[in-house]
Amino acid sequence: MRTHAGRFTLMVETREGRFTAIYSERGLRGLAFPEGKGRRSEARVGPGVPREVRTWHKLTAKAVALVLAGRAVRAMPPLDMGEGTAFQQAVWAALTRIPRGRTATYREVAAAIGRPRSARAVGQACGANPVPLLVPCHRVVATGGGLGGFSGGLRWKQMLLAREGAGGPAS
DNA sequence: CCCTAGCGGTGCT
DNA sequence: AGCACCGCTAGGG
Repeated sequence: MRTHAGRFTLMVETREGRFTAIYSERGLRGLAFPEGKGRRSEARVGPGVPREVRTWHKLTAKAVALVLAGRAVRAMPPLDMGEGTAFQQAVWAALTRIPRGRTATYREVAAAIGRPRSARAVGQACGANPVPLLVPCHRVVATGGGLGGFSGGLRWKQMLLAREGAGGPAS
């Protein structure tokens, strides 16, 4: 079978910077935080992009804006997270069940997927989450009031939690 | 605050 | 099979 027949990279402009969204033919496959200062100007949605992907991208852009504003996300694009292991899939699915404005500890997420001693592995799986923000790994914190880690940088995690009103450890 | 030991999943050799 | 990573936790200075 053909490997990844289609792959499209589109940008999401926000006041906080430019996010990068990657799509397969099945849906949103990755979302990357803004990198260093605005480098080259980026691919805009051009004629090579299927209508379906454009539709998904609109949903992505809207969802990103809402999460950054700490507001409820109404609609999500389909997610293509099929690359993960069974354990990772279980963790990512559990993340989507953490309500906005609330947090769960790594330990609680581990328990929720039936692996109560795998808190550390949960952290690793969170770090491997290809679609941060929309799959809210920022809502997972350490036992005992610590923030835990965040692949996109702890500043982001802190900001996201503050904006959605989660009584963050340090807030 | 620090340090240490124990833990489980993943990826590389 | 072994081993060295890790967004962790619990316990003890």
